[in-house]
Amino acid sequence: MATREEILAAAQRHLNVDPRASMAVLAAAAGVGRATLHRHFSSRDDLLHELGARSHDRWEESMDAVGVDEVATSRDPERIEACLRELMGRYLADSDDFGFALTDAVLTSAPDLLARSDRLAEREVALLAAAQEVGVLRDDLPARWLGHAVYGLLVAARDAVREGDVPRRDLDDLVLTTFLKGTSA
Amino acid sequence: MATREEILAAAQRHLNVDPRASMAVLAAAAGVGRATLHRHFSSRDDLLHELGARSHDRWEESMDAVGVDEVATSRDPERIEACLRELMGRYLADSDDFGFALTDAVLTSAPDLLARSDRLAEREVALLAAAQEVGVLRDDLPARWLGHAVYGLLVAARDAVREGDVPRRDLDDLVLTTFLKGTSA
DNA sequence: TCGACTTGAGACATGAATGTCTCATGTGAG
DNA sequence: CTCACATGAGACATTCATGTCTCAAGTCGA
Repeated sequence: MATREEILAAAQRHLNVDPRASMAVLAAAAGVGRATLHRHFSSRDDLLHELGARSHDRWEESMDAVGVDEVATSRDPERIEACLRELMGRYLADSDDFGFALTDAVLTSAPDLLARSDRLAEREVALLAAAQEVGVLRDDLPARWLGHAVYGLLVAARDAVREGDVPRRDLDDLVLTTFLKGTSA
Repeated sequence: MATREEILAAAQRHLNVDPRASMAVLAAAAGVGRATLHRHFSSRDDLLHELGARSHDRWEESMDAVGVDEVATSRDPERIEACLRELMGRYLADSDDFGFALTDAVLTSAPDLLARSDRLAEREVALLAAAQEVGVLRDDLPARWLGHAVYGLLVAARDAVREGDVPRRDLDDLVLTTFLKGTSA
């Protein structure tokens, strides 16, 4: 009946609402028996790990899609800026699906996911650093800080929408302009 | 031996490192028997709740200290801007002690804490809105979004320091300039 | 139709954390 | 010194999620 993919999708959806849902709850959410859930994922960690891997897949796909590495070495200000903008939009789209992953403890403790996260962040930081070198971004801030700032704004965006303070459709512009231009008049 | 205050302080310190520490661990961290911990706090929720209340106290104290309400109604651009800057510095100092509270699930589910959080956020948003009205902050962004952005940057700051990407002493300037001026060159 | 396979329901054992309770010990006030 | 009191250690009972297992029912293909 329910394929592994459908189960994962249901779990993903549900975890975005209740990040601490038990296996029983996740099974119910997927319309599947608890035993069946365990047939697909030997443990809860296993399931979370799989979802974590997929969120990293999305992160990587987003960076690949905009050609982060190539653009970073292009030294073309316009391409770099366009790349940054597109990347942010993709991140926001990704966080619609994987918002829970932004702050989930399990995902930030698995060593392999951590290692991968580091590698991906490194690619992102390379783009940010390149943006600084060609004058797209201020170069008086550590590139790694810029990475953290992006992340922080994603968390802010997720929460703002969750709490109904901002409509989803406004998010892209809101986050981008806040990140790039700040909030000063 | 260990007073209630000392226990709370130890728990606070420890939860900043391991937000999911058990009562047994927290008791050990406070150098106190598990039974004694329970004599002070009937349940883990009780302890967390107390810490949550204190983090709200700090938030409130910070806003009181800079006179948020009075400044917000002053319509004096310079005072408002100075107030914003000072407030951000205080928030960062607060998050040194209560960083874990920024994202802890227990604290964001207790109804009374939530209600209080709403009230405090409202005062903060009033200041942000005032800043917009007198031309200190851009008025093309929802004031509530500005509040979320502040929060997101606090999370970013906490993580950046945790991961060693930014020295603590640089945080104040980093966060402030990122928030106000953004990252564009 | 038959048979191999999958599924959901549920029983079961386990482990972790919680909260309660008792008791021997140690300390401080009088 | 002595007594009242708080403490730490630890035994217990309970709860909850987990992971395993079995079994009856259903499905799909031969």
